[in-house]
Amino acid sequence: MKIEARKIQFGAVKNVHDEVSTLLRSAGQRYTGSRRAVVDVLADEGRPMTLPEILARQPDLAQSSAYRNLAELEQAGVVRRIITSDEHSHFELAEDLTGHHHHHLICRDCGAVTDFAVPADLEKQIDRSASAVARKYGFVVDAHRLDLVGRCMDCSR
Amino acid sequence: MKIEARKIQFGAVKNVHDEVSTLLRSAGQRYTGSRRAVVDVLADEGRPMTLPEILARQPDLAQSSAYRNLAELEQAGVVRRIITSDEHSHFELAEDLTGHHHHHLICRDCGAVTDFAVPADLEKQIDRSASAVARKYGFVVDAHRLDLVGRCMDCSR
DNA sequence: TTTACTGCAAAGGGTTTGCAACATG
DNA sequence: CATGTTGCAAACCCTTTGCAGTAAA
Repeated sequence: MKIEARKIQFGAVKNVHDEVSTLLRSAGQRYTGSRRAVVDVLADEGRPMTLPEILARQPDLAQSSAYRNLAELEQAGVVRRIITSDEHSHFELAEDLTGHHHHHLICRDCGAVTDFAVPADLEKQIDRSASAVARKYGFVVDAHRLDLVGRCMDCSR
Repeated sequence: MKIEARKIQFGAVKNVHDEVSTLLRSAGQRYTGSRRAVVDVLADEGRPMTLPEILARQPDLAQSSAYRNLAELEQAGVVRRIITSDEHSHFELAEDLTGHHHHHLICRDCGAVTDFAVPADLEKQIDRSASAVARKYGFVVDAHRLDLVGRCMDCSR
């Protein structure tokens, strides 16, 4: 595995690595070069990416390792996996790391996933409804997901 | 293909068949016994089901036919496919047929999908935000999806 | 009687896994 | 050095597809 060093675009990236390192370590795992590379790409792009997209940025990373790393990172709460169709999953840094709670625009034609946010009061209302539903069904809610499905700008014209 | 007749629990089921028949016909397709069987199971259960669950109710239906039927029915707007994980998809009757707009509780342990509804004013707020986002991103919104992810009653104890 | 549909079995395709070699702490 | 990690290739598993036979309009 030969991973290229990567420009740090945002000062925050260093902190991300520190956080990830802590999270992995406390899960009894190592923050290796290839894991760092995966986190780098996701932090750098700042958008949900498929595995082929990730590999395109880190061609020396083995596919299986990338999947295994993403699985570990997901377990550790570093990465979030988004399954929207029967094609590739998308992966992004967990909201706890980026500090940005958001939702997804999902293009039904090309499968692209884009982040967006809604007003805080709508989030609050959603969480309130979630609590009510959880009580009613005896369901323990970890998170809510609000997606908009449709056609992205490129696919709608 | 030998499909058992199925008790009609709700008077509405007959109307569903009529609607489905019309929808399929206008798409140049036939409402065959096996398609009727699939619709029957979904209407009867009234919840998102996986293919194995559907086949358990209609053991004489070939797996490939069931998948093909579900794909056709989805195209015709009769069935909605829900992809929540990398395991089985879930299928349910489209909201246009049941008349009940709703959302999903998704159990991260067992994968079960359960329907629920939220107050109309929350739906309205979501749609309003959706319009705003769509304008901003040049995205054409077909539908919104609000899911609650967590653990179902069985899996949380 | 024409064309769509079905069933079987085989292929697809994203993801996971076994295993031997290799890094990391 | 003891264990977690990597890379390769093969296995997995849900889903789709090719094809010959069948049934719907």
